[in-house]
Amino acid sequence: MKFQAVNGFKDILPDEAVRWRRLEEQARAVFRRFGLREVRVPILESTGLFARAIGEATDVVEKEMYTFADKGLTLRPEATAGLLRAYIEHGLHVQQPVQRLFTIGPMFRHERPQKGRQRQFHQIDVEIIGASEPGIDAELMAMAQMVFDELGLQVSLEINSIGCPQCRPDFRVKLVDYLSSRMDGLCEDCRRRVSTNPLRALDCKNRGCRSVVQDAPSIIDSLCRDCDTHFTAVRQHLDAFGLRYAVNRFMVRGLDYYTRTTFEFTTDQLGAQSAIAAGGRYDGLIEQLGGPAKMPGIGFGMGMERIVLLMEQQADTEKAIERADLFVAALGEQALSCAAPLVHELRKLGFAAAIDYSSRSLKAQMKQADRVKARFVLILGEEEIVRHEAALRNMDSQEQSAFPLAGTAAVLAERLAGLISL
RNA sequence: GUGGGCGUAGCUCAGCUGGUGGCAGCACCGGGUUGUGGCCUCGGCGGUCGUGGGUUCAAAUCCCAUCGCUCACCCCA
Repeated sequence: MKFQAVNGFKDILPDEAVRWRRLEEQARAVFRRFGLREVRVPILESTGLFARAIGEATDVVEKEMYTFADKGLTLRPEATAGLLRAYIEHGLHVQQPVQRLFTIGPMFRHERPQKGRQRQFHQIDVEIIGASEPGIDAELMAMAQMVFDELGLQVSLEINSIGCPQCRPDFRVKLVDYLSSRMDGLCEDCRRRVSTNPLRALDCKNRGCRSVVQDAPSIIDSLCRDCDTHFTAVRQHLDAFGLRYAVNRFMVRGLDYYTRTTFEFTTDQLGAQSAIAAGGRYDGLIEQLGGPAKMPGIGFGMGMERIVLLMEQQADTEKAIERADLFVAALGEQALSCAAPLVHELRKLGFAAAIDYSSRSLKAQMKQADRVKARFVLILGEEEIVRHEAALRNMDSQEQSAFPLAGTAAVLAERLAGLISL
């Protein structure tokens, strides 16, 4: 019986973990400049929270959640709901009128896995709660762009406004009217959508649907005065920040809670999965979840798997190298009993020191030293023990010098430290 | 949930129309260098050919089933 990882769940092995760490560190570095603070929330929440936040009728809630039915609990399919729950539960709005938060971690959705889509996937999730000004929207996008820029990734930004509860219903009626008159040009799915979720027809990939939709009424033309003003201001801010973007009036969102600004960072280099970060404003959501009335918010999620895939195939040529500072090649019992405590002392001093306890041939140990990319090797054999003098080899320059074995392990370590930290 | 492709060594893969599993590459171990890495060279370790059934004198190869992986649809980060 051989066990293997569950379908859609992936191991991230050391070589790849290096890339993941770089992504996280880069994001954290940028977030700090924008005043974001980290929160860590559970990955398990009440099923009702997600149903309420994401929307009962969405695909995510309807068929993609990992739910423990008997316990009424669900593994989070996205991060915003849980984060807002924590915000509300702990009354964070009292501490500070505007909260800028981020969290990093796994999400779970029971979909069929494919390139760039796993059942356990990871997101870097950002939320700015308590501010409705358009400058906030633009700043959030500028921040995401900065993360991509500093990772050396080429991405495109698309934005749209999907209105608010004031203006969207009117648009919806207009759109349904239009689509109903062009039913024969729509695919089977979209015909169904006309009654269930007409906005979704706007971003259908089907050819026929696309041409029908080209002439459909535009949400942007149907925005109410406030939404229109907001959207215009967002664009002005984006221009002021020097961000390149395109308005995509066909972009809609899969989760019900979005209002006004929505945006996506996309790439064409990931097969079918083009969105690597996406989000938008959700001005009614916090109140809907039992939080303070009229509390606005906006946020986005970055798909870490997808970004890591991009890092693999873009620019990212030079690998981060993890080098050992020193490898001690010990030959024989006596040498080992001298080498082991020495390595221990070096590690206490903060050095990455390695040792091979197997007492293999010097050649084999040198090979091992090379594999861990040791900068120095201390050769400690029987001869050296007798002479009280080991050999210290610089692996890059191939220079070798004598290292007197006088004193305790701690004393030797101090002296070695001086020699190898140059 | 639907459709396509693929399962041969730890990894990447040859193996055509059935006839004993590959001097295959990478990795790993060892020799050449009786105590000095990378490069080279020689050798070695390593496989229930995903699993079960069928056809056949003979199946990695053909047929059926099943499991797994993968890509795409749907949807989404």
